[in-house]
Amino acid sequence: MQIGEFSRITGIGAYTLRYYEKKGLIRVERDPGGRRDYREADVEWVKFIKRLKDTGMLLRDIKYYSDLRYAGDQTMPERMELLLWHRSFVEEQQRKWEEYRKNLDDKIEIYRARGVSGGS
Amino acid sequence: MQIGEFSRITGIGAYTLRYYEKKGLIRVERDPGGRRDYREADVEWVKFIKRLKDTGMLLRDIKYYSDLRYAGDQTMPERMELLLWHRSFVEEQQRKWEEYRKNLDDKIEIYRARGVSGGS
DNA sequence: ATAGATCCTGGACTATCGTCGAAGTCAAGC
DNA sequence: GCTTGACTTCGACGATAGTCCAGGATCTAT
Repeated sequence: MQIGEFSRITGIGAYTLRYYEKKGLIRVERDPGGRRDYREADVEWVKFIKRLKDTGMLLRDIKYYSDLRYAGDQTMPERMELLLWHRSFVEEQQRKWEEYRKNLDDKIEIYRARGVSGGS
Repeated sequence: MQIGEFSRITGIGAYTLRYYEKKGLIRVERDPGGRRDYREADVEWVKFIKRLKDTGMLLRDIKYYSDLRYAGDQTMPERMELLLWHRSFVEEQQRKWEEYRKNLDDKIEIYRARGVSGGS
């Protein structure tokens, strides 16, 4: 499939897709006319990239995972390790947000105690 | 207190503190020699800024809150509203991270089911 | 064969958030 | 008085992650 359709399906702009390829995150074959020819399997892959990005992973780190993935099955232990490391990062973020929510609630409570209502 | 001490106390670099002032996030008086003279109360304020930043608020939005704060007590309802809005944002983030953690666990489980151990 | 849509590459531009350097100022200690 | 160190301003530079444009190629439908 071409970049336009792929972009619509994944929700990632064509400019960005080309940028990701340039950065080495995605590898795409070309059709005889020289155009990018995305596979069905690439959809899941870029959606995974999107999630990694959404959780604050830098493109350079995603590229590291990507390189392992394209290197084949024998890199699975390393990928697993990276995922475990990332999970601990995610848990760390969850703790951070939870603490922040509490902090914010305290602040809101202070306003409320002063009689501030907050409705516009 | 001067910028050096203030920087050490808050853990924010002097370059960054000047940048925040330039952006209008912090307002600081000058001593007779023209140097920044931070007050004790500014410590809590920049720590709050730090937390807003840590939770993904853009400097421009922090400036909006800052402007309200410097405008005086009558802006408390607006600040309250902003905090409530931000809390819902934080809750949204918490849902996102939770969902992502699950997703990651599924992925890890797939590796595990394939016998990949993940230890280096 | 030609129009119109879609795609190609390379490089320029943008936004956000700093980070730093140059040249000059100011206060304290010797 | 002079050195030292911390400070001042302003503007340049850098990383990260896109976003876009020009000029040309290619595909599809008529």
